[in-house]
Amino acid sequence: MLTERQRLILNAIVDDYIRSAEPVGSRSISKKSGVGYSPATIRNEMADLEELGFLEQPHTSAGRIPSAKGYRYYVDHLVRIGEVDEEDLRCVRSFFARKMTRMEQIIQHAAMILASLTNYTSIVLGPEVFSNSLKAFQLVPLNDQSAVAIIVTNTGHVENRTISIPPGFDINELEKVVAILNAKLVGVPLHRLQTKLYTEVSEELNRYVSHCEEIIDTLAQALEQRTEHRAFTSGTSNMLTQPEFRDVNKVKSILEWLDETPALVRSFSPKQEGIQVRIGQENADEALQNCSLITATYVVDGTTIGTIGLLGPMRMDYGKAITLMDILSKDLAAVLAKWYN
Amino acid sequence: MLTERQRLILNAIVDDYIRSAEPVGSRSISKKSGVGYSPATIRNEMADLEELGFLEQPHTSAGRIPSAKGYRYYVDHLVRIGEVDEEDLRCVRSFFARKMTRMEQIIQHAAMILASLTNYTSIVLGPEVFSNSLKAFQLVPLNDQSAVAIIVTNTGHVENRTISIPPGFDINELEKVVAILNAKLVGVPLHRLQTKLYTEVSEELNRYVSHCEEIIDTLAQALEQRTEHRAFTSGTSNMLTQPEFRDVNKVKSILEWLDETPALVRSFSPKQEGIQVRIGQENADEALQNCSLITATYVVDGTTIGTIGLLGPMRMDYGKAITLMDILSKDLAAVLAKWYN
DNA sequence: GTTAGCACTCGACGTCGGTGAGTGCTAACC
DNA sequence: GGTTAGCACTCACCGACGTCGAGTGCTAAC
Repeated sequence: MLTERQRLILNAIVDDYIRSAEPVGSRSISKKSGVGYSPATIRNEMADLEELGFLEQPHTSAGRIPSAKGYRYYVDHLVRIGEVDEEDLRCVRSFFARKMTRMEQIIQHAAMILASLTNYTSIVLGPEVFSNSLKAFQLVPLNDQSAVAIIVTNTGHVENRTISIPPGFDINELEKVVAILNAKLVGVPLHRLQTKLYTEVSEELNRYVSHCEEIIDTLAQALEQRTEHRAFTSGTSNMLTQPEFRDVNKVKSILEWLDETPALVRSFSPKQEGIQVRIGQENADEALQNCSLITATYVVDGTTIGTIGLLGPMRMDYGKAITLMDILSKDLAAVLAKWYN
Repeated sequence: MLTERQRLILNAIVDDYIRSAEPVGSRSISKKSGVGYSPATIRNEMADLEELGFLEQPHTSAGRIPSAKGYRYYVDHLVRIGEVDEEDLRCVRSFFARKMTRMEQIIQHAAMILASLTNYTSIVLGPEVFSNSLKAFQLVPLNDQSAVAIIVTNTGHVENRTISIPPGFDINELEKVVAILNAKLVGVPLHRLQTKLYTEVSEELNRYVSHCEEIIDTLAQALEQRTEHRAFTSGTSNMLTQPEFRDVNKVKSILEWLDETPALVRSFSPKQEGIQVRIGQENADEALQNCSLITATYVVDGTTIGTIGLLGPMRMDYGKAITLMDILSKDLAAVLAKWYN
């Protein structure tokens, strides 16, 4: 619905504002190479764009800044994706060339790189293992009264819980328990473990092992405490370098939000595949009204298991951010796929 | 070396300044109950205290604020420890009454409570497992090419690595490998595992299993990547509520420091037992010159395995902070001791 | 449709005097 | 000799005021 010239001007304004963080005037747009119009013409178009809701004016005698709607249009239609800085690319590649032995570590480091290359704040949600299936189960006794229960999932994720052994339970029978549990439960999705424990495993176990009700109860209880999503953030302090957050009160609510894992998880959870950009008020969360959040999902063994996010001011370098996240999430998927096979 | 009256006045000034964050004048001290001197007398003493280096004056016509030396004296000689708010105590107790099944979780939550009760920033260094000994070893194959190696330590800590299985290695022999490793390595401290692998285990393994050099190499390599100290912070945003950090630039370096795990670990590492207070420049780290850091160690099974820290401005409520950390670290030790037995 | 010209707006910045909290010093008091 | 009242002095803070300049909207000419 915008004319070609309006798109050109909107694009120029957003680009300029992303760079400078200061209201853009008609003169500076006019001077740009590629724009062959005088300031007056630009002004007319800017007035129109403001009327249409794409631009805003902080006060009468200032230049224009993009509105949320303006950014949305920019992201949807104007932004150039795919142009990468050579240096950045080399940085990413050399990172993925390194050898790592823990999935969480890989993902965390990827997020750190993202934060340092973009100068925004990155957020990783730990792997969602809820829909994984059980690969192996182990019980390691620590002493007479407690043991460590270990669960390995099909994606190579390891969970552990310390449980207390019911008094009267013969510790030598643990092996039997483990064998039966493994026989019955391998391949079962984690979220069905509890039910299975009580239905199918219970009677089987009763046949061979005494005092087993208590241990089943204990295990079920330990499983109850589903691993809360762990969230890792990096580059939090980058938020403070943004001129729009020079005022402490503006950053405070954002940092509080970053501190608070549940809010973070909630905001991420309607996870759609691929890369998503939420601008300003599109974020449900009060604290993020002045921010933009870009999210990308990552995949192991065919299922989406987690999300990487990048948080910045609304005046974010969307082109660079989206491009980098695209590269990163694809490389990540490739590495994880190859690794897991 | 200070007279009783000087101590009284210094104490009053520090208390006042901790509360108000504003330079303290002679008049307000004089009005305090328990101080029976006129402003003029107080002024004389204040001038002396300043000459001795315990106080500072932001500018001529302002009141006095404590210097780092003043805080140090306050912490060493004046601060009242042990007075707890009933509400806080109830909060701590109710926390420890909850049932938890993961050690890390307990410690993290303890730190979160500390942060929310004090309104400062708390830092937890993940358990130092380097000196733990091996309790059990497991290998869980994920597919033909990779497996998860799991290590359980005597304190119930679980470590895991994904390793790739050398081509040509018979996957059915993994069990044998595990059995031999367990027979040979249980009880060995983690930091000696690598050496032991090559010396004692190697030849034994050679006798029963073919292609075992590669797997030993892989394992040794995985162990090489010693788990970096994980650090968890909570209450980061509390830093922003402190009036001394209303200026973004002042907080920035601190948040950067908090972001950067290695610096954090370094600063914590000369860990002495018990509670320690480092004020301002006593912190080696540049970023913390305007902060105070209180650290407390926690203990499982007789050995110190980690540290909890509390970071605030120099103008910190030392009494409350130290008291709470004392209670918390003791309760924590009690719970962990009972839990592990 | 485009552009030059011009009056107008309004935040940023520097200056300036008034205000008040707090000091140091001196001299009087107990 | 220690304590205190009195007083002149200092200096950050604050609101008022004027200047400056970037940027606008509008009009008229091209």
